[in-house]
This record gives sequence, structure tokens and C-alpha cells, in this order.
Amino acid sequence: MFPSAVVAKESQLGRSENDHVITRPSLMKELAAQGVRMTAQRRLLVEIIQNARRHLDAAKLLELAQKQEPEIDRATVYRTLALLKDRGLIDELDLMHLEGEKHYYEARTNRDHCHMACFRCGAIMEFVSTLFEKLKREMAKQSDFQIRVVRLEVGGYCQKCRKEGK
Amino acid sequence: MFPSAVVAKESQLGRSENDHVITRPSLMKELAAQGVRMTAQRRLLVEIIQNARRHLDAAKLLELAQKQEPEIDRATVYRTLALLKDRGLIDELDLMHLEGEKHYYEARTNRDHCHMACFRCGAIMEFVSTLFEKLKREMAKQSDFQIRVVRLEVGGYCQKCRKEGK
DNA sequence: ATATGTGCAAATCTTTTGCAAATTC
DNA sequence: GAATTTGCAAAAGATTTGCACATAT
Repeated sequence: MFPSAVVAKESQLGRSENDHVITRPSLMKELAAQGVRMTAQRRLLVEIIQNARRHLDAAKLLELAQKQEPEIDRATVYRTLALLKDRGLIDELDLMHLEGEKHYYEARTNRDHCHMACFRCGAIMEFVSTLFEKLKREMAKQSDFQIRVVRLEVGGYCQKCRKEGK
Repeated sequence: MFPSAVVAKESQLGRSENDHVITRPSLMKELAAQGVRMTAQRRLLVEIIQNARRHLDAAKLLELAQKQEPEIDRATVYRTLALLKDRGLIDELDLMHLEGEKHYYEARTNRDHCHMACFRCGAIMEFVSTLFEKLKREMAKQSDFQIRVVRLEVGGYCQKCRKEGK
């Protein structure tokens, strides 16, 4: 879905054929369902996040929002991100801190997925697997832990970069 | 190994019986093997990290180090952490940002493991599983990606907190 | 009308950096 | 002795906050 994304096929059978397709439920609908008060700025930010072609950090989100609403402030961006995160509607990522300590955000997807970051070219690949689902179930069961958020990030070297010599 | 750690037993057979035991190779030996120049302060910091009973952040590491060497500076702590991280000898964790944006560090272990953080009580549990190993192999194979670092963090509610009512 | 959201500017928190002095091999 | 490491103090980067004003229901 994101330009640099590579979504792997299912590694095991037993589920629907489209299990490996990542979909992003409507944030606006979720917010409405949760009775969250909506403002013009929230609508704008949510729309940008929902339709982002890549992972956004707060500064980039602000920049994009200001193109349509120059008055919007950094604080509003951070406050809206906090709101969405608290409601479980977006996920916060580090993407291996390839460039600084900032965070990246993406709308929650129907399935948890892993982010693989290439230390050399910076490509971010997404990976979906039933093994991941199994692992989550195992963790929840064995530790009797109610999982709310999962973040699996991998850093290393992608195929392309390794071919080009390390 | 850490006080709040709960290390799960193997979920599947087929490996050595002690596969689920987490061990921490000697950082000092690794550094020597890699020909890293050692100084008194590095030795001190490395020793503290190696023997830490819990996950340390930079400020806590500095505090502990200053008990033995009051002259040691923040910058040295950060520079040493960067060195160890670059050499692949320590892992950097967020622990779900339960308290602020700081990072936590732990000596690399013989096996990758997941950190589960309780949003309510702050307990950190460690979880080892062959499923995790399988998942890593699957990611590496299917994406032809050379994995160097893996970070799996889970946030949610632990058994104890759920029993006490949410 | 009341509760909630927003802009602004300043503060906070964590981490990084330039440089002269000290240390290691 | 040459190269590397350290302390210091300042800077940088990301995120948060107090408060007066604006907006949503």
C-alpha cells in the first residue's frame, strides 16, 4: 500500500485467501462511533493520515496540513496524534530510528504487520504473516496478557543493497 | 533474569531443552574480540550494563556510574551506548514509552525475545518463543532480507492488573 | 451555555556536538 | 607520539504545556 511496502503472501494456509491484504478501516467512522468531538482541523489531519502514501512523522503531517490550513499549529498535530493513539486508531512506529528520534504514524490496519527497515537505503517493507498472529496468540495465552498494541520492527539489509555490495 | 521478567517455556519441541534460557554473553569479551579500545570508563559502564537487574535508560546508567566515578559525564554515557549499539552488543528498547520518550538498553542475549509492557502497573515481561525464531526466518527468507536487529514490543494489560478490575 | 479545542510561546526532556584537555596503545 | 576518548557547555530535535481565546454541540 505504501510505495516501499512489500507485503508477503501467507506462509500458511487455513485462512481466507485475502488474509494477507492489508486494509485500513475508516478513521472517521471509528471516531464517530466512539463519540469523539470532531473539528475542522481534526478532520483534516485524520484525512491526511488515512490517505498517506507513506509513514508520516509529526513534522511532515504538520507540513501537509498547513498546505490546506496555514493556521494549524504543531500543538494541534501532537494533540490529535495523542488522541488517535489513545483511541487505538493509529500505530506509532520508530522505523529503527533511521533518521533521528522522531516517531512515525499509520492508520491501524486490519492485521498487525512487521516493518523491516534497510539500514543502507532506508526502504521500509511491510510484512504480514500468520506466524505473527500465532505468536501473538501464544504470548497472550501463556502470559495471560491482554494485548492492546504490538510493534515488531526489524533492521538490516535489503536484497537490493546486499547485491550492490554490502 | 530481570526481576519482572517472565520467560516462557518453549512452545514447540525440537531444540535443546535449555533453549528457553536467556543468557548474556560477556560484553567485555566481545569488545576485546572486536579490538575495541577500552578505557576505565567504558569498562565501568559495560560492567553496569552487563549486570543490570533491570532495563536501564541513559540517565539511570549515568547515575549508577557516577556512584563509582563521579567525574563521568552524560556525553560519555551516550557515546558508549552508541558504540555498543553499533557493534551489535546491546539492544535499544522503548518499552512502549510507558514513561516518556527515553530509551532503555540491555545486553544482547543469546536469543531474541519479546518485551511485554503492562500499561497499568508498568511491569515488563520477557517472552521467548521458537515461533519468534520461525517468524524471523520466514521474514528473512521471503523478503531476502538480512536481519541485524529485531524489536518486538507488546503493550497491554497483565494478568494481575486485569484481576484487580481493568 | 458549557465543555472542549486551538494558537502561541515558552518549557521540558532526551540526545548530540564542538573543542580543548586528558588518556590509551 | 599519534590517535582516540573525555568533560564541559551549549545546541539541537522532538514533544508537551499554560493560558487566553475560539469553536462545537
